[in-house]
Amino acid sequence: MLSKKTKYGLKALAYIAKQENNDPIQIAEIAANENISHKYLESILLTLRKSGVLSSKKGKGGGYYLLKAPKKIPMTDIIRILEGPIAMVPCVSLNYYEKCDDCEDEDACSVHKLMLQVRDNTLEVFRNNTLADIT
Amino acid sequence: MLSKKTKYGLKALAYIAKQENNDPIQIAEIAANENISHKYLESILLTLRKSGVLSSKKGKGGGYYLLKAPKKIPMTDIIRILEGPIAMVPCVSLNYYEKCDDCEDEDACSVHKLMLQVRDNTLEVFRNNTLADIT
DNA sequence: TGCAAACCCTAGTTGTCCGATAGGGTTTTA
DNA sequence: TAAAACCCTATCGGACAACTAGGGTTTGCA
Repeated sequence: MLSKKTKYGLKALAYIAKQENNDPIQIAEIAANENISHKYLESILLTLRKSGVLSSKKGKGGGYYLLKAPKKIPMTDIIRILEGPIAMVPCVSLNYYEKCDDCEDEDACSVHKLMLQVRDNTLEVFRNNTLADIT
Repeated sequence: MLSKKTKYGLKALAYIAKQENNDPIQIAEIAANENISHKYLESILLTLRKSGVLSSKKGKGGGYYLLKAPKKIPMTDIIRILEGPIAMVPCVSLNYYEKCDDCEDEDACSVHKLMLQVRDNTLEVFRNNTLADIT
C-alpha cells in the first residue's frame, strides 16, 4: 500500500510541475487545491526539499519550486525518497537490501524469485515515468 | 511491503507443493524447515484452509495438503487471500476498490494514472505465475 | 479403550509506525 | 516593522503486524 505521505507528495509535486513558470508555490495553495492538511503537507515538502527535489523561498511571496525540469525527475527518485524501497521484500531491494532472517539460500527461496519479477516490472514503470508524465 | 504472513504462507505452500505425492504435511515439519514460528504458521494455514486452497486431516498422521494441482493455483489467488489488494492504492484496485477522500476526479489524478500502470504490471506477474512455478 | 499426535479456535499482547497536530522560531519582503 | 511564509521539534492516538497463550477436538494405533 502506498502511504498517504507518498501520495500527497506526488500530488503536490505534480501540482507544482503543472505551473507555467517556476515561481514559488505556497503550501497553502497546494493544500487547498489537493485537499491535504496544511501542516502535514508542510512536513512532506520539507522532506522533498532536504532531498534536493524542491527548493524554497522564505518570506512573503515565497513558496516551493522545482530544482530541475519535471522531465528530468524520474518517479524512482520520488518514490524512494517518500516511500522507501520499491521492492516488496528487502532481500530483492536494490537500494535498501537486507538479508532475511529465515531462509539461508536466497536463490532457493520461492518468494525471492517471485518478488524479483515484481520488482523488475514495477521499477520499469517508475523508470519510464517522470514528473512531467504525471502532470 | 509484503507482510510476513504472506511470505510465510507462500513458503509453506511452496513446501507442500514440492512433495512428490499429496500426503498431508504437518505444521511442525514446515515450521522447522522454513524457520517459522509453529503457532503463527498454524494461523496462516488455517486461513488458507478456510479460503479453499488447502485442506487438512486431523489426528495422528494428519496435516495439510493441496486441494488442487499447483499449476492450477495462480499467485493472484494466494496474494489476495493473504495480503489483500494487489494495487498500491484502493482507487485502482479491482477487488477492493474504494474511492479516495481527496481528489474528486480520478481520471485527472496524477497518482491514479501512475498506479494503474503499476497494478497492471504487477498483476501480470502474479497471473503468469502459479504455485508450480515457485516450487 | 486410552493416549498421544495433530489440527482447531479465540483472545490477548506487544511494539511499531502512520497520519496528523501543536506550538512555536526564523526569514524575507512590502 | 508587521505580516506572510517557510523552518523545526515534539508529541500523540489509533491501527495494525507479528506473534503468544491456552486450551478444545478429532483421529489413529497399540
